[in-house]
Amino acid sequence: MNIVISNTSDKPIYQQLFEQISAQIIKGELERDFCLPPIRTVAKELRISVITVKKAWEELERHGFIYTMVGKGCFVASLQPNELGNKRQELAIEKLKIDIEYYKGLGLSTEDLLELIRRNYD
Amino acid sequence: MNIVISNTSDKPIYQQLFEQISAQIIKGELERDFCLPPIRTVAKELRISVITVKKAWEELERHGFIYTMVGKGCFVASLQPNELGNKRQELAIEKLKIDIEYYKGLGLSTEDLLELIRRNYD
Amino acid sequence: MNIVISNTSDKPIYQQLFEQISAQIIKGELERDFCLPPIRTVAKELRISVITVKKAWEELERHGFIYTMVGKGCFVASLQPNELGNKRQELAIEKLKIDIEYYKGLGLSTEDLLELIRRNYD
Amino acid sequence: MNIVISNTSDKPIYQQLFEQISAQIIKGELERDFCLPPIRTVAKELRISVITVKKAWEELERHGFIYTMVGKGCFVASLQPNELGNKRQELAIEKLKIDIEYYKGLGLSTEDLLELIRRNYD
DNA sequence: GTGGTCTAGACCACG
DNA sequence: GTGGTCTAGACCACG
Repeated sequence: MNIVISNTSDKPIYQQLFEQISAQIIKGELERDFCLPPIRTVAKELRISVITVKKAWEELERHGFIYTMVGKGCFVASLQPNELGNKRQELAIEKLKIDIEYYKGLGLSTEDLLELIRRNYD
Repeated sequence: MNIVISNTSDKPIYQQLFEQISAQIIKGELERDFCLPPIRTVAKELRISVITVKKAWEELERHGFIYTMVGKGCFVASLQPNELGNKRQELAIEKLKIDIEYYKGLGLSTEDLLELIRRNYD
Repeated sequence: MNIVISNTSDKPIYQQLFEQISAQIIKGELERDFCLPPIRTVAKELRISVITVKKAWEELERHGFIYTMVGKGCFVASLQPNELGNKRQELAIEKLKIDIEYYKGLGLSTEDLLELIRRNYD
Repeated sequence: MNIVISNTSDKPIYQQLFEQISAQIIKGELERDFCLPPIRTVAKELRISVITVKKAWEELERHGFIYTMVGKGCFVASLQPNELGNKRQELAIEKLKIDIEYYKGLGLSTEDLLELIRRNYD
């Protein structure tokens, strides 16, 4: 589990945590039933508050990425490979719908947008 | 000049103003040297705070979309057609760089992303 | 808006808040677009923490009972009468499914259960 | 004696133990004076802590379902058939009183509630 | 030792 | 003045 927190970003810390961990689960870098470190340990290592970690964990659980066993810890959910793919698309499309509105609003056609992405994906 | 404000959106109102007006300028719907209505009028019509309108106008001026003549009002900048195209790309790319980071983080390849956009652009 | 908090109950405070307010909305005691008091005011009056109130409000928003306008306050959602009925059933059934498992486990038949309820509903 | 433990349920494990064993006694599936297996055996088989089993056993004894003979083990209490029926009602009513408060709070009438149960009892 | 809940503060963006 | 986020503590149930 590899987390990098940016304090200068305008993205809330709990959101950064959620995005990075969910991405690692989706990419299979965290195996099913892997036990996440205790929230207090994560908090201490990242030098953030326990409550911030808790908030991210709650969001992960609500999206079905992890499950909690009180007194034991939090674990990566047992998702089938195709479920992982679905989660990936779900998250991507959720954001895409909002983003596309913006680009459309600027007057970009589908082709304009596709071309810009090709040139900026690196 | 046509503005629609959503109070329930999580996008700040001044940001909504900025995006809609800059888009109209870029698309040529607002002609160069067009005199924007007084901020107090805009505020009253949209039932929002003058401070909010002022903030949006400042943002527009900072991006070179409008210029202020003290005591006379705010006017659409005199941009050449190619400059308008540049602005459009500038704004699009500015956001695109951030967005692409997210989709990359999810593990989407360029092709995955292009395909998703084709299917969701409507 | 009428809230009574029990500190001795084993039900979390935020859960008590959620149940009481959602019930009042479902029963039409709080009209649509009614502006809830600021969370800090609620916290002070009930002598509980702002964060506890916040947690209840988040749960209410997630269930579609209220919507937030940052900087303005939180408002009762505009639900149609039939939507209110649906919410009521939703919440009831959600709990009923768990409760019935328990009574079944004890060996009570449907009729046993119905009879017990008739005798204990008051 | 047949026990199934769910680690992901939000119901405490000792509570699950208590409910399942008391239900089996009430339904006559465990005969009077039947000797329960040693708590260490139960703990090992269910892969849970001895402390947890002990807690469930204490709860069973407090409710009069089992009795302990120090050094010999724990035994199913000698309950008359009518006493078993009473225990069943006792447990059911204890929970029912709390549950009914919730459904009442939602604005459900007795008839609404009875109807919902008929439709959801399976 | 683990997560669950709660407190009493703080600073911020937005309006 | 409003909600959004965050902190550094505390006590609790469960195991």
